Amino acid sequence: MPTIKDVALAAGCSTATVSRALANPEKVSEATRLRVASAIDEVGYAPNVAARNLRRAESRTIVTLLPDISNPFFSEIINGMEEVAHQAGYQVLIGDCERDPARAEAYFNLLPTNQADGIILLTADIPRGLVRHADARADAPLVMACEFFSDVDLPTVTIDNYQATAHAIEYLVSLGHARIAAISGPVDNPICRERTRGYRDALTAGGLSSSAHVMEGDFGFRSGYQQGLALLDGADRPSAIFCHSDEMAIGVLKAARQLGIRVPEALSVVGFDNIGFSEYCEPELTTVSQPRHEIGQQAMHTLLNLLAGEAVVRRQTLSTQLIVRKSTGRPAA
Amino acid sequence: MPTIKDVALAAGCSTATVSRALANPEKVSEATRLRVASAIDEVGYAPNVAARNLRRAESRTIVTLLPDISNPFFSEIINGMEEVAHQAGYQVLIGDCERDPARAEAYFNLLPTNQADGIILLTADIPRGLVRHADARADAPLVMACEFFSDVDLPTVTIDNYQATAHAIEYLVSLGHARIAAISGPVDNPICRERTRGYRDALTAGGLSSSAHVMEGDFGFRSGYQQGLALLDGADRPSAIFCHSDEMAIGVLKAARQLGIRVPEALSVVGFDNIGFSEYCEPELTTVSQPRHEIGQQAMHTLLNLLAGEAVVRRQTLSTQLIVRKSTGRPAA
DNA sequence: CTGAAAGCGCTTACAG
DNA sequence: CTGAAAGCGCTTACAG
Repeated sequence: MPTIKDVALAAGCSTATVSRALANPEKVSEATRLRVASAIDEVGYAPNVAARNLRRAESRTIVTLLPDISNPFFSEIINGMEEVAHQAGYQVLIGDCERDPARAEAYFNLLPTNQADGIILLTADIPRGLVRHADARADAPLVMACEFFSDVDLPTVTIDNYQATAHAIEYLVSLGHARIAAISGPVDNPICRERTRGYRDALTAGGLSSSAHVMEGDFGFRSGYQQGLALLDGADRPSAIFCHSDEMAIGVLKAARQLGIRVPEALSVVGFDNIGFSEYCEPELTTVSQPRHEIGQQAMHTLLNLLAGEAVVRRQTLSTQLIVRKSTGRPAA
Repeated sequence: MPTIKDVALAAGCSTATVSRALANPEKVSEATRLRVASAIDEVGYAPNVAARNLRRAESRTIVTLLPDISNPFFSEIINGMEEVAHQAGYQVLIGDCERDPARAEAYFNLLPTNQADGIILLTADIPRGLVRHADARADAPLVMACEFFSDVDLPTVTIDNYQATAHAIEYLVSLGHARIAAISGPVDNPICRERTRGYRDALTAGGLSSSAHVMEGDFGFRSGYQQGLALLDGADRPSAIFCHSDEMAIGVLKAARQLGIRVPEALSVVGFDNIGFSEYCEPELTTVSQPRHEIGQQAMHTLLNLLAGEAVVRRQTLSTQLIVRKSTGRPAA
């Protein structure tokens, strides 16, 4: 591979000048710039980024940690992050943690080894010690998106989970539902707690506090299906179920079908996230939409600003939207 | 950050010895190894990987290029790749190309700039010039998985698309279907051509060649829905539709529902890929399952072997399975 | 088994 | 506007 030396030779200048022509073209004369450009073409030069990174003590790589890459919820967030990152000359490394602390640790280890300049966490399911330790070093910024820690204070980009949930529940109450159950994500997850608070408060506000009934799931299809069966198989079943993810809501739809319970006639179901599939299930799902692309963009902007030493808003709250489709309606008389 | 010099100082040896203790512990005495180990702990040393990579002229990074990260089909393949890569000390950079040649080019550019050691392509939708150029340089290996090029000969890990499709069609024929349509992915995609060949040949073998009817989709929900409507809205509609992806099959399910056509009573639908969702749609989808995890593992193994200068099998064909669920049945009498 | 030294390919004060 | 030189943090023949 040709190096910067070859270019300097071909252009009849020093390597310093070639380097400047590339990084600070305004510091180089027009004529030199042109000679360097054609020399680069001539020898087929591409800068060795490892060498540049070593010299500049940066990697231009941002890691984003996900709980599960197979969840389509994250793809649009990643697109938003990449858009901003690429534009700033950074690349993003996607780290799938799969609830495995060893995996998370391996990704955090990219920081001290100079392979990553910062991390965006899309999950709170990370060993707290890792986060605290990395945060304390303070030479590599950490940003949280979608989720948050209750006990570590990182710059965060989220929606208002409390409000979004309360709004969905109010909608169900307004339809006339009096028995509204919920299937939560992991109950120790802070966003699930927020949602459950919103759920309870909205029920109370509607005079329905005694109907509160929360089951725990894990955001996946299967847990929605299983908890749906449990919820619907009993004697006095709910007339509506609010789920913390679309996948779980779709699992509930399957459970209802299996038990011969018609949606929305005999059961209303609300999901969360508005994944692509929510428009193609039967019936189409009413769900809470998060501005995923924007969450990704903002999170990356925040991280890059931190890297640039600029001040950032520590809590950004983006707005959600309740998308009413066909899985909700008035309860049977 | 402490460097190898700090460790050498603390251990009372040279940096060369520290380096060896890390990379080739067997070349260092027990006592030294121990002193180095505790010195590393003491000073909190983590090697600067950019420096190491520069020196070794490698990046220990493999890029994988996808057509669309939001398609859950790829996640299990990625898991397989990461498993093998991490074990060998490599990391995987996921490149979402989104049918944008500029994106693909940016990822290919990681090769000459020493940011990646090789690329695994999970899509054939890449400007041919890029691939040819990268392949010609021959210092960074390219491996193809799932798809393949008809005109560039890369080591490839695939299934037998012809056979898998023929088998699915034979199954529909054996059920008694005489009008079997298909919704293909992009028709210029080699795997879609293979599948269409398998489809036609199986129809011919069943004495049904005149029923062949192929519509073009793009693998996504929406195109399946639209082509499904087109196929089902006419006078003499098919009694079965074979789709090149589960998402399109699920789109067809929606189209049928909308037209009041019952599945499987009045229409049989077969998908391809066995994504998680195929078990949660209504009805559960009959589909062709690919060994996704294994495809990912094999593709990465192949690439790492190439990197190590070892000989590799240039075409690996893994087996598929027709998973019969509830979206297929005998046609109405 | 160990160390001195060169060098990987860049960038960047410094001097002119 | 340009160049000589130092140095980023490693690794690895080479010599002992």
